Amino acid sequence: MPALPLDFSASSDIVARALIGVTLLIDGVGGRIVETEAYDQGDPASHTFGGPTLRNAAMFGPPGRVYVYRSYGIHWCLNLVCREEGHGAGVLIRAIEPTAGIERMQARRGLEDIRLLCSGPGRVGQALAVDAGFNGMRLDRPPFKLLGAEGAEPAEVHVGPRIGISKAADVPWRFGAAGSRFLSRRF
DNA sequence: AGTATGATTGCCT
DNA sequence: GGCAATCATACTG
Repeated sequence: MPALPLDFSASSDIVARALIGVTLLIDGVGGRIVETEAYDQGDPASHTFGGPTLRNAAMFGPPGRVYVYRSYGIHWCLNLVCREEGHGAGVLIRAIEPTAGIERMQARRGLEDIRLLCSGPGRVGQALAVDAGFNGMRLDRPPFKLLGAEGAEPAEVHVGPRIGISKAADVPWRFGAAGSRFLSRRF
């Protein structure tokens, strides 16, 4: 089976930073990751802060897999599990620069504007057709495909506080490709 | 078994 | 800028 272009056993902030520029595809649809956020157990903003539950079980599983959760009862958000098994760490995929399967993403989102297809975690979920069925799936097997940045690394990666959280809102665990027009928000 | 709460988005003023 | 939509999960009693 194909090796992942990234070591997911590293800590979530390291993985979140390294994911910027990496291409993520689900069933051949997706693009280049331009924005991520790191979460970890012991982090009051993380779903794993209170220890293992039914919902967050995937994040306590082995690294290199997927954790999917329902946000505000409306959106599906995609996370990549990292660190050692049992740790409860992961990276939220917040924005992608669309490069593959753009027509399918436009159909799923009901929009044409490329800039609005994947610029936000809920938008990424809808554009890539993520749902609860992906929870716990391995990233090194279909339908997932992860391709190393291979020279497509951004010249600079911005770092800042995470978005939409009420606790530990000052921790600088949001990462983004500098100058990208596909970020969910400016840094 | 009932209630409170979001790692958000899109539409309205 | 403000707020409603919408529901699975977690927490309370």
